[in-house]
Amino acid sequence: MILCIVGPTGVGKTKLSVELAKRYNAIIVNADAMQVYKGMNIGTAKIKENEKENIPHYLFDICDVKTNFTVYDYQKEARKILTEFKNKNIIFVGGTGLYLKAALYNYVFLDEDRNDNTYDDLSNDELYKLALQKDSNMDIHINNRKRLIRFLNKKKGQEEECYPLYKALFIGLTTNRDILYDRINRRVDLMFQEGLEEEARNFYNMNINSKALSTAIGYKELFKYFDGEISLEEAKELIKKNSRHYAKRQYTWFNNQMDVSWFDVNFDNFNDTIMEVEQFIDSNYSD
RNA sequence: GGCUCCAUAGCUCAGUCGGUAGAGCAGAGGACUGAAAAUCCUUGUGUCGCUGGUUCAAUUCCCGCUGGAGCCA
Repeated sequence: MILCIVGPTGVGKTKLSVELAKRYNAIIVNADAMQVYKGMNIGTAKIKENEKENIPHYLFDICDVKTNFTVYDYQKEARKILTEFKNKNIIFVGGTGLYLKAALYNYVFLDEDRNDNTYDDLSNDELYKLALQKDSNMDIHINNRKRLIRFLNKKKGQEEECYPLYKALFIGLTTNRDILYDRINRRVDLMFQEGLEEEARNFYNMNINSKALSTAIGYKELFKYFDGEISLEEAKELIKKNSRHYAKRQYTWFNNQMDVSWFDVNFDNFNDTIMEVEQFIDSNYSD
């Protein structure tokens, strides 16, 4: 069986994954875009060695921060694991919905589409017109430059209807917005206590400014602080705010792109939540 | 004690030469096929501090009150 534990940051996905893996003798596979990078630990809230409880964990720490790891790479790696462990129980955990969809649905990425023309000399307006010439049904917004460029780089225009290749159960953990935001804010403070600033400064001192570090929440803001653009306090507030925004976008994705069964987390008694989820899983695999 | 200024959306503030208001941020909703912790779109009714007066009409002008800031003593 394949389980996917999804939801916004800070609801306890990692904890649930370990409990379920023990119960179902499963392996755990990362579905988080930033936890694939080595050394980005505190800021990504990556599971610690001593929390893994001897459960095999895959796709964590698989590449260097300098690498440009993309959905395409994730799809390949995840499919390898799905093939290799097709007779085992697999639990995906993570908040990157697109990665899960790329792994489990018929998303098609072609090598020939990869040569990136950056279209630096064209304005948004010109890009938009070009895209419309390529396909008049194109509905990317004119301001979404990144996506217009990607669209223009595609050799083939048509995309197939999207359907699942694997039978997977999507389990979403949630809680009300106020509680979630409060947990996110507190968790950021905790990250600083655990040494987030040092972790980020190490990368900064090594002069690494990769895609991963310049997009990951918790690092990009601290880099601004190291550059003297903002104060430490401002960086901290920015990290909290960006995490809240991110959580909101995750809800939008999981609510609208996938068939997720949601469970309200009982933070005072997490065992209740575990039991509830287990009952749900058992009822889905009773046949 | 005297004088001046401020009081408008959760926050910071515009504004109305009198016809009951609008930005940024926060918040909310949405899109998503090679940067996805990314990128992008949509979304602003609030006793205009309180009380009274002038007026057809006051958040806007006037009296007073309350709270805050400053200057002079």
